[in-house]
Amino acid sequence: MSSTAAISVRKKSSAILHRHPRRTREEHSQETAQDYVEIIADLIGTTGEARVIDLARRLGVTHVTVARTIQRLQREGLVTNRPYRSIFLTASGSKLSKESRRRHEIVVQFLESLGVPAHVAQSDAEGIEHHVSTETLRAFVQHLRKSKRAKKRPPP
Amino acid sequence: MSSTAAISVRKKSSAILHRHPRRTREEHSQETAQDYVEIIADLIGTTGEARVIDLARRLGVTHVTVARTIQRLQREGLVTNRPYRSIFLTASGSKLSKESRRRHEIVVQFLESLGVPAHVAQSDAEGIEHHVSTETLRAFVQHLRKSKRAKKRPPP
DNA sequence: TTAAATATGTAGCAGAGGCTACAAATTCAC
DNA sequence: GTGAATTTGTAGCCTCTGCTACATATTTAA
Repeated sequence: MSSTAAISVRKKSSAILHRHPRRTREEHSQETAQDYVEIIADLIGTTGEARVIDLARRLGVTHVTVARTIQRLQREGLVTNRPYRSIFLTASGSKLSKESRRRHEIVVQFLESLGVPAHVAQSDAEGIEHHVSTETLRAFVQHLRKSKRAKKRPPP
Repeated sequence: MSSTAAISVRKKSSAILHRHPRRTREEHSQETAQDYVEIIADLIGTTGEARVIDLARRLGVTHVTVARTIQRLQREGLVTNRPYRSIFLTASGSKLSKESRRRHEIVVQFLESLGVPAHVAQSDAEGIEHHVSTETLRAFVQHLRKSKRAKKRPPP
């Protein structure tokens, strides 16, 4: 076959939508970090301390996985942990846990305000909270305020 | 120190909330699969074919990463791909792409209906769509219907 | 037609996050 | 205090998703 009468009409088509900034691995591990500090804060609040085994049970993974992740979080300055001792949050870890907690609560309440059953809202929020921008979070808060107002003062 | 007067009061504290079913690695790779088939369908629709390089540009990763992932998707029966040829969706890949597309559209429209700017809605939807259960998706659709009705017939 | 540009493939490395198996430390109960 | 149970650590394996460097195939343009 002649090369000019090629079958494939391979267009160049470089710049189309390009809508993905692509959440990279760093974003993934940042999500993990948030989950961890959130749970650690919760454990300290409810049981007095956070142990590797507790995290493992919460997360449904083995203690080995948790231990390795805790090492990483320690490298990143979010937690402190000495061998055979419990886990503590650093100042920045504590800050992150509070932010994550707030974000989580807002997402849960927002979903519930839409009529999503509580347990589903909880579980969906786990995943959603890491992908909600500040703009969207603000929109959630506004919607929450509106629906609370509507509840207090039913339409005449 | 005597062993009875222990300092640490290590409680047992096994079963607390346990709210994480924990999105495992499979879920992660399922998200990747959805992103890929969605983009492949879009590329085929807009440019006529899907090439590794196009996917790489869309995703902001190298062609090597894409090529390896395409191999996996081929193993999983979602796409077909021969060396130096373009990528096609199988029946199940096409089905998945349509479902993902629908889900994506709903999330975007829902966010926009809350007043989130279009580009933010697009970008947030990328992440959120993978974590929305069918219940929550249904709630989104209902809310959309309601807000569309409200727009057509403004309150007296 | 042939050379350059582009696209694809392959080899090999890294980090995150899974696992099992086994060793060692700590805590608990007697 | 001592032994059993529990917790933590270590070694070593896996997959997925990133990368660079380099080789090869295909397209494109002169």
